[in-house]
Amino acid sequence: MKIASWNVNSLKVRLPQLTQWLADARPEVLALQETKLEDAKFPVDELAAAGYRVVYSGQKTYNGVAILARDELTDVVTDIPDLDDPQRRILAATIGHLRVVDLYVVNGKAVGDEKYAYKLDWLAKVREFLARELERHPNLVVLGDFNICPDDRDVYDPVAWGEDILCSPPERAALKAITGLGLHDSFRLFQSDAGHFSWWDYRQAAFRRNMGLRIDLILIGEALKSAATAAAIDREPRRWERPSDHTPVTLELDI
DNA sequence: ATGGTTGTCCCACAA
Repeated sequence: MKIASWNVNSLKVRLPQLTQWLADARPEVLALQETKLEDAKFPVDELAAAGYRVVYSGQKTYNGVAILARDELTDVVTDIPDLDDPQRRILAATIGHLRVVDLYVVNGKAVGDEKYAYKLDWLAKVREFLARELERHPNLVVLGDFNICPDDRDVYDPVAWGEDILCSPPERAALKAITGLGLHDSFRLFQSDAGHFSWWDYRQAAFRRNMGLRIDLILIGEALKSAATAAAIDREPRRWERPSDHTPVTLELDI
């Protein structure tokens, strides 16, 4: 089965690209970020017509997460116990034997900004939530827009980027604390080269010049590691008309 | 350092 994550940067604008990609890639599960839609405006019928059930936690203008699946989604969580947060950034659901947690990690704006402090606090509390999820659900998948480059291979120009936002040591340490729970960056189980990216800035023809970052990740629990058979980044939708600045990332699981 | 682009919403703000 194929599992995927895609930051669509407005589902209202990107619905045609989404339905096209679903028809092409046919994932069993797809986690979306930055839907930017109130729940009342979520395109339930359009996605049902495409063959998908949906759960979502949205808000107007900013943030918003959703999970699409061919099978039933149960045990849905939209908030974590120790984080009283109006921003809609986390969504968990059980699909068959899998527990899926969709994350839209805080961007943080700049190192030292108040949004950066919020990011690090958010990540610490999410880590605690994931530790508890992993106890209850060994078959855990944590995927989404992490807004952190795991290491320098995931940055087009690591020297120029330095320790700026998305690459600062505290952010990378926060990600390491999460993977340290026993969650593997599935892409790196199959590909160790630098230069594979999931996001390119809209400006400066960054996609054409492959000036990107790999910030969209699919983490899997130890119990799922032997079931993983392939991981990829599908750059095709980034070439389409009116693309998101992110492109889908995928993982094949033999379960 | 600044600016470049896109999305949302009405004018900056977020990314």
